[in-house]
Amino acid sequence: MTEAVTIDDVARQAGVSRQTVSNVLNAPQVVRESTRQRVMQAVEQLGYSPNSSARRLRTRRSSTIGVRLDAYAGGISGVVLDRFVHALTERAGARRLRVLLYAARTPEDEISRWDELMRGGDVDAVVISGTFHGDPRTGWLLGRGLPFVSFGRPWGADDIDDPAHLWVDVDGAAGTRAATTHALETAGPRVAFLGWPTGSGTGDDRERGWRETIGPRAGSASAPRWAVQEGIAEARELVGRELARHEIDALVCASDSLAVGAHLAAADLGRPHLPIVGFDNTPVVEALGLSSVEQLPEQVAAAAIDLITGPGGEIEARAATPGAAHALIVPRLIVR
Amino acid sequence: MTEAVTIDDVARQAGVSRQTVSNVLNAPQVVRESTRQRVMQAVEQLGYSPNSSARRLRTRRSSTIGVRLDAYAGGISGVVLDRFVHALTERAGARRLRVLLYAARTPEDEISRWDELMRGGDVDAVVISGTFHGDPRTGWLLGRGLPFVSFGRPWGADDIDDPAHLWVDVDGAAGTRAATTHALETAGPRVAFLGWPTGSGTGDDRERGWRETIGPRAGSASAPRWAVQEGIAEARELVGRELARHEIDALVCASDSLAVGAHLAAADLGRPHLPIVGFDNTPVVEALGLSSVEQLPEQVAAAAIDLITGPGGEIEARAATPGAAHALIVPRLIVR
DNA sequence: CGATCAAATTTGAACGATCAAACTGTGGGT
DNA sequence: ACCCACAGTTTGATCGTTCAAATTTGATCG
Repeated sequence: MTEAVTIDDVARQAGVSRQTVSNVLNAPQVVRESTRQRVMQAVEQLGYSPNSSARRLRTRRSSTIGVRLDAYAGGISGVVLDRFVHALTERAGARRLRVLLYAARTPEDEISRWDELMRGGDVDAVVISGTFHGDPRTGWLLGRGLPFVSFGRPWGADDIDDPAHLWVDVDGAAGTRAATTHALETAGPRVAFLGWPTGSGTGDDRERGWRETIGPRAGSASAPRWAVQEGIAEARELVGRELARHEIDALVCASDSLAVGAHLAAADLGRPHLPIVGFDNTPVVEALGLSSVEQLPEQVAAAAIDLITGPGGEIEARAATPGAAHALIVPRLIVR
Repeated sequence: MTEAVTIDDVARQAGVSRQTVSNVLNAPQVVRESTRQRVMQAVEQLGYSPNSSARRLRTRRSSTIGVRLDAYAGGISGVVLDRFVHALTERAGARRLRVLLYAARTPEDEISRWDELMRGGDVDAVVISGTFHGDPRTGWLLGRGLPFVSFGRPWGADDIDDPAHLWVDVDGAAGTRAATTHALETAGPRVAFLGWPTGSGTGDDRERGWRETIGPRAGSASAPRWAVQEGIAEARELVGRELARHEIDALVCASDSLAVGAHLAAADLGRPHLPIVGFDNTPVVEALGLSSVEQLPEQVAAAAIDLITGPGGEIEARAATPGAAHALIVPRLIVR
């Protein structure tokens, strides 16, 4: 529709050569200030914008990050990932990087998607999330040399300190530590915990924060730990049963879903004001007036982009500088 | 890292020319079956995958759709958009299209983002959502000839039947019609409506479905209509006040947020079983056991892709076939 | 004034694919 | 035997940019 403006058009207009125009845009320090201005003026005048396919073909880099959009899990927790992706997009834009989405249903599916994207030169790096024990993905990525950063610590076999494995994560233990401390100070000594069955890295991490805080002060009998697979309904049922048996002062939860279920159970039993702290700070707990631990996905995204781009702001297929291979974001407790 | 396999490598291996390999992949019908097989074998053997930058440079199309990831609005309704984007990505992948994200905070911001993406040859089309009265975006897109499809009817000035403006939407009135009918049949004649202030296209549409169904049967006095800006907390407060004054049998809401607020208010007043129907079918209402109207974002996404790709499966800068310029998806009532 | 060297700019080639046109070979009709 | 039509294949040019090397410009110095 619109006539294409090429670098040659700009060059002609400014009375210089192709390469000089290119230099003005990519390496301004090598051109004389006066020519730079003349070229920039021509760029503005013609509304020139480089054709990125041509640039990518020549430079052999796409300046694009692949992000998997997880299948809709049906849980409240999806909101965190959405905020993360959004923040990632904004942050990437500031670095002149693009974000390309892809869909995959299984790890194997995701790997074959990477294979296409990588060989087609569509992405320079990918962001992965939800790594688990025995995850085949990290091995593939390391083996093929596709740079990546994972949202979530590598709980699996490979070394958590491996400088080739970049990761960012939220310090779950610090979050529940803050939540538990606050509950102890404002509600009473009997602060219970509602989490998931042992075995999930994230869940264990969050439980640890509670245990470390509660441990020194009270015996475990008065501060029970409950676990449920997931889901508001299940949590509501379990907490309803347990509240009838145990007397507690407050409850710290591993997720907002659990917190909502617990709140409903408490309300059922005529205790709508039982202090309950969630994790993720989703709109629902905000509306219910529950406290929650805010993950700060924006900071996580910023850290991810910082890790994956080298000092020059470009994505490099390199092992990161030792000691700078990961970032652990301390979440913030929102008190309501 | 990995050595690049080009079309020439495949050609040499199969003992044919570049172009024949290209034809095997892009126009198999012009190649003899025996050569096709030989070439395919070489492709498999070498693990060839076309360099998409080169292809895009030559063909002058990116086979990419731009999607704006809205700033996290903090509402439950975001879930629908997320499911839509996810479905869009899956569907696009099946058509060998890619989905590129971009972030923008204002319409003007979004326009300048399009300008870059379009001139850089990064996208062939964009998907927009949330069009409003006096929206400057559609005009820009039509003027610049960037193909697009909007999720949401054009409520603004331009003709809703304009074949150049492709759109997909959910038939909100049909949704509330189903919800109201169900409530009338199972609960009683006094079915109230909780929506937003008049003026938002979506809200008015959903209200219309209720009004059309309720109208013929009952006087408006016994079936009040309430409105609140948005938000669980506000809805809870308003419904709490109104329920004390009006006796109703059921409540149809314009969104799940409103439904949750209403449910909490009803529970506060000792009526936790007041039938309430939401809109969006988010996990929260599922957990609360409320009925809701399911938007079927997957169908909406499929329709969007179908509209934006011509009969050949390619994105064309053309006015759509008259009569096929939009799709209205009928949502489904989930009864709980 | 010519030599020297760095800074600034230009030129030719290349990235990997597809398009358009030219070229083969094969079979049929007269 | 000739020409023609046509399916199947190859050749040369091209998309718009950046890299690498070559070239020009300009200042400095003996």
